[in-house]
Amino acid sequence: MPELPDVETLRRYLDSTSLHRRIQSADARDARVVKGVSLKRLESTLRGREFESTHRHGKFLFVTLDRGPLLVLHFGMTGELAYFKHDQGEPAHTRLRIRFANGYRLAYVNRRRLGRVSLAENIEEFIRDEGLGPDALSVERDAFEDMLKGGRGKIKSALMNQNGVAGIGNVYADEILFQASVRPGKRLEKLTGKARRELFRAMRRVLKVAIRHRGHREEFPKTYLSDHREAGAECPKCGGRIRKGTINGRSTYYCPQCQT
DNA sequence: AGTACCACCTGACGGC
DNA sequence: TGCCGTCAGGTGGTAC
Repeated sequence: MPELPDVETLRRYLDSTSLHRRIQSADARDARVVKGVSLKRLESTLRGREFESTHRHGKFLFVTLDRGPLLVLHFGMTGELAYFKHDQGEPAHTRLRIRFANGYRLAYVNRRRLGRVSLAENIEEFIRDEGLGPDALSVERDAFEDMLKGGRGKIKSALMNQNGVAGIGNVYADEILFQASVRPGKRLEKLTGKARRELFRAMRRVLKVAIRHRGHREEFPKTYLSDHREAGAECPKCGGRIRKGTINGRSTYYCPQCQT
C-alpha cells in the first residue's frame, strides 16, 4: 500500500532505471486511471521525450520531462512500477506502458485502479490545488506541532489527513503512534507538548527506517508493529496483546499497554 | 471542523 | 464446488 516510504522507493527505482532514455512511445490503456487528460494526449505528450528528474511530495510522484508538462503518478493501494525488457512478459494490470528506445519498458501497474496518472504544469501549483500539506519528511518541527495544536479530532486522523502533512497512510500512522507510545484515538487537545514532540521524532524515524528497508515490513526492526497487524498478536515491545479497532473507518492496531 | 458512511475498484479468503 | 459477504486501505464526496 504505497505510502510515503513506498513511493520514495518507487521514485528511486524510476531514477535508477528510466531517466534520460528516449521514449519511443507510450501506451495509455485505461481511462479510469488516467485523469484530467485524454489517453491520446497523454501518449503524445510522452512520445519522443525523456524523463529528466523525479520529485516526491507525500504519496505523489512527479516526473519531469525534457520538455512540456510533468507526469504525475499516484499509486493508490495497489500501484507499482516495473521496468523490464520488451521480450519479457508484461505485468498484469499494466495501465500505462512506456517503451524506451533501448528496448526496455516501464509499466505503471495498478490492479485496483485506486490511483491516478495525470499531467501537471508545475509541482507547487499541483500541491496547492490538491490542498496537500507539507511533505511528512520535510515539514518543520514547529509547523508539525502547531498543526497538532490547532486540530480537534483524533491523532490518527490528523496524521493521515493529507492536508495536514502529506505522505502518511494507515499502516505508518499506526507505526508512528506505536513508536511514540500514543493511542490512535487520543484527542489532539489532550496531547501534551512532550507527546507532540515525540510524535514528530517518531514520524521522522519511522519513515526513514521504512525507506531504508524499501518498505519491506518483514525487514523492519523487531520493535516495530507493522509486520504484526493482527488482533491478538504479541506486542513486539511488551509481549501483551495487540488490539484491533476502527478509526476513520480504517482498521487500527495498537498495544493498550504501551500506548496511552 | 469533525464524524460517519458510501463509492470507487479487485482479489483473497472463510463460511456455509 | 461454488456462491457470498467481508476485508484490504487511498481518496473523494455527501450528509449530519
